[in-house]
Amino acid sequence: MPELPEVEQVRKTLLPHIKGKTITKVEVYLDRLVKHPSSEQFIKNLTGRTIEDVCRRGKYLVLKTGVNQKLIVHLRMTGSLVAQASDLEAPPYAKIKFELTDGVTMWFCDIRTFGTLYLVTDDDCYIAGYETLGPEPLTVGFNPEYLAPIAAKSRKPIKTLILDQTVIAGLGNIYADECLALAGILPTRIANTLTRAEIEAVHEAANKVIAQGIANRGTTFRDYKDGEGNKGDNQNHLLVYGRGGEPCKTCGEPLATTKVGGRGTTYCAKCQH
DNA sequence: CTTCGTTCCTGGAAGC
DNA sequence: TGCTTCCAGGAACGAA
Repeated sequence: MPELPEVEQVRKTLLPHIKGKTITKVEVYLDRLVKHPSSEQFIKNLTGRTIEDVCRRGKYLVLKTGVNQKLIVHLRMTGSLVAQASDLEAPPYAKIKFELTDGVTMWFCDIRTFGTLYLVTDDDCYIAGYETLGPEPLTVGFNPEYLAPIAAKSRKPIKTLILDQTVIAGLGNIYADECLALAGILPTRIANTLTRAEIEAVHEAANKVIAQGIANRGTTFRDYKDGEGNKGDNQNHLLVYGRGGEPCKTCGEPLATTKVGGRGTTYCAKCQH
């Protein structure tokens, strides 16, 4: 599922194919994916616009399509944005087609159709979840001094806390499990029981697993592909996610699985405390 | 206020 | 073999 490193990889691979190109035609095959405005207005207001830049905030892709207009896309579980030559046929599960100048077509595809798209202007459309995003990993705003008081006030499991996008923008189920494995902290630990040293370990581990995910061009478990349709490589470097029952890479004990906040969770009962 | 459960959706795996 | 059931999960939303 696309988390921060995957969305960043989509951004990077999409950028050279679509930046500076003009949207000549938009077709929406599944209206409910367009959350704002109506799909008719969405099509009308995007047609003729030029993609000035491709940015990312948390797990959201942000395409600047004018001084006061942005196309904001959340891929959720199985969404993808792929740029390819216009003479190629539609990829599987194509839901929205963006025809661009210079013979390029960008497709929004989605198997489970949880993805969401918004066309916003500065004074129109508040996206719940976007405005309230917390600091990004690997930025100065994300640091132990920021994280410690939040954890101290929370009675949630630490995994649930770091999955909260208002606390940290961009961690999903894969990188949350990886972060806690690297930090040596049990996912079920209640956030306010973590020591200062443990908070620092979580902070450092979050930065490391996100940086590694980006360096490995994202994690492809099943459906994730980047803006050029290629898979990532980080699935070959994971400590725990998807490895339940397999030996811990540190101690060799079989990795345990459980549910935390309704999410499948894998950890090492020997290495994580 | 915080925290928890439900909901959306499809394809693949597991179970009978 | 072939059918049915379950599960994966981000985040909005309603309920406690």
